[in-house]
Amino acid sequence: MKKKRNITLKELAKELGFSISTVSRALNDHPDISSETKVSVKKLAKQMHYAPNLFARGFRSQRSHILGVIVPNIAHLFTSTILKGILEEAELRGYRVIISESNNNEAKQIEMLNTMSQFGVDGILMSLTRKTKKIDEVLPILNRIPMVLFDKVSNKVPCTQIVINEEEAAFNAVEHLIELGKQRIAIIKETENSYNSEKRYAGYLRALKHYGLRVREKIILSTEDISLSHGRRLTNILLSMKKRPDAIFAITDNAAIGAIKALHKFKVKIPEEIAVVGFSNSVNSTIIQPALTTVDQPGDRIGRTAVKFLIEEIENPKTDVITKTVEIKTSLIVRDSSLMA
Amino acid sequence: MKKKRNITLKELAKELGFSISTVSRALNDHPDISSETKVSVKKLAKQMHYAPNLFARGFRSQRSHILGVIVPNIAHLFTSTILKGILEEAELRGYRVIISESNNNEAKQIEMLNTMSQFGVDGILMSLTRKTKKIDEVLPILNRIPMVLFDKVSNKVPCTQIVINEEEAAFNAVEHLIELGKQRIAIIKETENSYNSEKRYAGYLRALKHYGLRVREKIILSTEDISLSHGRRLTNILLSMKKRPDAIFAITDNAAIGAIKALHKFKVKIPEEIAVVGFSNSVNSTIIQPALTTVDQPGDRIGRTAVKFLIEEIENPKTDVITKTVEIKTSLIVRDSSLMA
DNA sequence: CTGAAAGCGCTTACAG
DNA sequence: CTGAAAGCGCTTACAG
Repeated sequence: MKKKRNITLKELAKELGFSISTVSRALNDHPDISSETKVSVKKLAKQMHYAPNLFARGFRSQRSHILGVIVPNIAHLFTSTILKGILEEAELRGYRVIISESNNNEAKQIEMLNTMSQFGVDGILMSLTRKTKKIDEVLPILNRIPMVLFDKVSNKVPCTQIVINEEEAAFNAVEHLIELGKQRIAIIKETENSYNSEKRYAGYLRALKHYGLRVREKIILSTEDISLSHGRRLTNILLSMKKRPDAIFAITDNAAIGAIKALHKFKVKIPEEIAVVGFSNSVNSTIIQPALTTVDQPGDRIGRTAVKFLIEEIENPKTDVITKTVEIKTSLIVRDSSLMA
Repeated sequence: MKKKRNITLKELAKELGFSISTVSRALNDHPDISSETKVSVKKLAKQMHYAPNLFARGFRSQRSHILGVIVPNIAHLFTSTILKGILEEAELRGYRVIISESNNNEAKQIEMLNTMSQFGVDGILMSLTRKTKKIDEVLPILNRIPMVLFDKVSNKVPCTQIVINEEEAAFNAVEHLIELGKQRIAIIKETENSYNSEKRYAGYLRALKHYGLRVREKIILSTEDISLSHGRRLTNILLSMKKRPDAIFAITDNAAIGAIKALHKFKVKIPEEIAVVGFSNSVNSTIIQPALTTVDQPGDRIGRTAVKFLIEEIENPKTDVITKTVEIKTSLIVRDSSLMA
């Protein structure tokens, strides 16, 4: 009973007394075919539950209509929200999506890239591993398959890149704190030079400069792993200083939540004594007390935009290499952690 | 420069002076081929960066080595954790994974099922939409393609089902509250008869019965949408009662967190006056104050197990219909919301 | 308006 | 041990 074979064009043709060619053309609405023929062919096709073998079609036409997606870790709400956008947009345009994880492992990333290419995907959407050094191994793939990077990108890879307006978002967040009257604004960022961390830091610096505030090296803290526990740890350091900051801008929500937990412990009033701003608008940011002011990153729009640009490239191949960077707008969500009465 | 064609068997054969057949067999380690030939063929293949066209291979062998996955909503941490398990296990076994969403829409679910089948996936992994009534439309697919259900399942679909030990997990959670000395234990569950809600409710009832506690209809509350806000709403109702419950078992973490927020508002001491237990071990459960006691569901194990059973069925097709239910063990994580000194 | 035939890249039963 | 040939299901240039 299992694996009952699907109906093929051949069977339809036999049943109808037409040739395979005619049946194929009728189903594809080829202008040469008479409308009577089309009607009768389509009727029988429906009746017999004919469904074209997409594998054969893809094989024949050298177009799989599959997009390959590679992300560091799928089990992240932000990542899966991007994937949701990718799935929706791809489906709308008649593409299917194969997803795989690099697990933040660069060798695995290259391997997946090769498998995808070998498999015959029409294009690749990728978010890079945390540290992607060996760009040279990515480049040869680019010659064969259109690629678009999103979220974790690198301008060393010459292709379209979809990101959020990291720098501007950080500027706005810090500006918000300044408008609140805060003067000594600490930042918690990443040690390594990730694209995202760098940009957010740049936005922080620009805001201070723009409003004429001094840059105080002592309250610029970095950590390898920008997590809740490290957010807490660094905040403890800030609290032990003779002159405490009056606000903390953490470049991720998790670190900001760690900061809030540390502030709770020392009974520091939020936001009166120290205000806190995060980045991501994760679910957690609404659970923590006080609710966290943060930057909302529209994951689904990132995904949809990436798909749009990729399909554009697939369907209108250019011979020239185009490197454009598309910035998706974010918005600051002000909540109790920075809301002064 | 784009779309440089891949090397084919034909080109390898021409280069080597062998026939295509021989080259194919040499690369696949066919026993008939001399080892010298194999060595030289493989060497050239490597040198020329030959990669088999998986599309052609799949087409020819009628095996795509692709698994189709259909979930209601990918942008859910629990779902994406299951997907992570699926991806890892599938990759380990040489399968690729196509993911799509049903958006909790039954018509879409059928459509995706048909697309997957048409596309030629070797098997399907599915988590059902919230209300799946038209099982008859799912059944014909089962005749053509092996399928395994996970998480949101239905015993009306005759195939392997991977679930967690819902009933037992709920029993353990309630038992834990009883051991704490709680006597009036409220439950917040779903109105509609979802598989998960029913089982958890059954476990709740069994625990009460086992320990000789009365079942009090008034503190058994249901809601259509088992969310944070409804958890809060129902808890307000519980607090307005003349005789309040001394514990709340919410069948999801979100509802439990809503309960905690309502308790905070009315300054009810947790867990002394009212203890709270949730279900899922979501990230939020550690962010809320007090940290929430909850049931940990190992998503990745669910995913891995589902893949194992599916591939087993693909590779050893049975003519008989086998409906087995596999229960993945969960564990109760006790935290401050039910921790009495 | 319709059909016969080639071919996408591979595997495999058949022949030697 | 190796090769010529068929065929998976489809599309499409060529011919009529």
